[in-house]
Amino acid sequence: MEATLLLVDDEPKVLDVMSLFLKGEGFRILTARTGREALQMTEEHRPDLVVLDWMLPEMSGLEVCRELRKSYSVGIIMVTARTEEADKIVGLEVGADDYITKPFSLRELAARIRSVLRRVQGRTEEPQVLRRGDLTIDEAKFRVWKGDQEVILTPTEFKILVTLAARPGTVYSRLQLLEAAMGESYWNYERTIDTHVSHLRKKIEDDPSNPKYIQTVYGVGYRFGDRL
Amino acid sequence: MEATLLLVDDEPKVLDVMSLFLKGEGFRILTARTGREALQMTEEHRPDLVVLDWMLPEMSGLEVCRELRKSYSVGIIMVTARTEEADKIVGLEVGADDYITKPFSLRELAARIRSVLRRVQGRTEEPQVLRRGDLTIDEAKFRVWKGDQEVILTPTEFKILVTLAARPGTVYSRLQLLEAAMGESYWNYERTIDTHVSHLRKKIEDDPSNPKYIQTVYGVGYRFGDRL
DNA sequence: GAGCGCCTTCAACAGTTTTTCAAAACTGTC
DNA sequence: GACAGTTTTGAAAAACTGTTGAAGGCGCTC
Repeated sequence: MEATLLLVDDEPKVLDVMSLFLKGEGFRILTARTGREALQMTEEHRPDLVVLDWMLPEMSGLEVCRELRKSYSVGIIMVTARTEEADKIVGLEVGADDYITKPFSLRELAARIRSVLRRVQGRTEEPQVLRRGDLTIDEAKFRVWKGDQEVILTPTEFKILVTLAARPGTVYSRLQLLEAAMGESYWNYERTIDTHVSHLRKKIEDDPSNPKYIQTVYGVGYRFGDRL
Repeated sequence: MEATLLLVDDEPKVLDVMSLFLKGEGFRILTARTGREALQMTEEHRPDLVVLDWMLPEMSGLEVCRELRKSYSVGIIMVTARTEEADKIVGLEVGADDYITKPFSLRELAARIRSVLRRVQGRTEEPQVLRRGDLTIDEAKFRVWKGDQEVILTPTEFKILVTLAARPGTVYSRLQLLEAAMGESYWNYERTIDTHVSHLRKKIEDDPSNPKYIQTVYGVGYRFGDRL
């Protein structure tokens, strides 16, 4: 659920600073230095949102914006140094989703990016309550009950459980579970999952050595039992 | 169920562009160029929401906003030219429902208008007094009692409390709470929330180190206890 | 308009909880 | 039985939270 951003600016230094910060905020980052490159990158990688400098060599940000709007439903944030009224009006007509004027703080940029992404992506599906056997898993409340007894899970345990319980019977590899639990930028030892599963079983299974909820598929991964 | 908007700006061109677009989005549109005119139009036509430029001749947007708040329960979106002014507005308890900085996109404006309308229209229906355990929270009066003892909260503390108490059990991330407390364009340090929560707990919890109202969910955020 | 006080932000630090990792013990498969 | 994959354990590392105090902004009062 990590969003991909395309940053477009002709100054390498600006790109560097923005990339670094936004990566730290959990976004996947692409960069381009010219309008042409921006269009090409958009075609190839389909980012969720483009941060577009107004002043670009060759093709102005304005033109790039128009082009993007023609062919893609990507979010666009224009970065501009000018504040004159004329620009505002033109800007309004071009169809960017938001504007930000230099100088701006990186935090503000991140905030606006999130705000536009929310709007562009529309509402995410509502979290629900899963019932599996005598387990109740409430995604919105981040809570789990076994019968009427609440079970306290750590964030990672919770995510693994939700992932598995969402599709009983489906086998997930350790890599898939790692991704589900940590996001895609995991760099971890796959076997860490084993440890989490072990802890989970202790908390939710009647008999952890003979699990009915989280079952091992030898040589493949884990699955949530579908006969409870 | 078409909503009526009153657009207030001293520049005819801006009014034109906005009117055109917003009509296309299905709103009924009124316009005014001065604060005085805005107040008069409001009195006569009772719009659902006013989009108010900060910089107006004669009477500033700020004053107009205060006047509107005195007599009407209309939604208000302030339009400001600079981020510094936006800061001010947040700091000030002006009473606008949202604010947007120039240059902005028409899409964003429309999105915010809808969002404010949703909120404003709910304003009359929703019960305004929340009772949770021995807490009484009066949203309309901005006051909170613990038992029959009034608790004095700051504006930010109050908004955080209301957000959490509105849905006991639901977990909110720090980002969501920031948003709820400061509006959509916040760009602050997430952990500022921790400080507010710490202050809140000192004021409303019997035992702040073992909170029953505002509970922390490790790695996720905070929630309002649902077993009081 | 200077001084005061309240509110908010933010960095630093300590204390806590969670996650990772490696080793050893164990189990399943052929 | 040999081999490969899995479970458990405990300790170190990392991540997260609570709290404090300082700094800055703003309104209010005198």
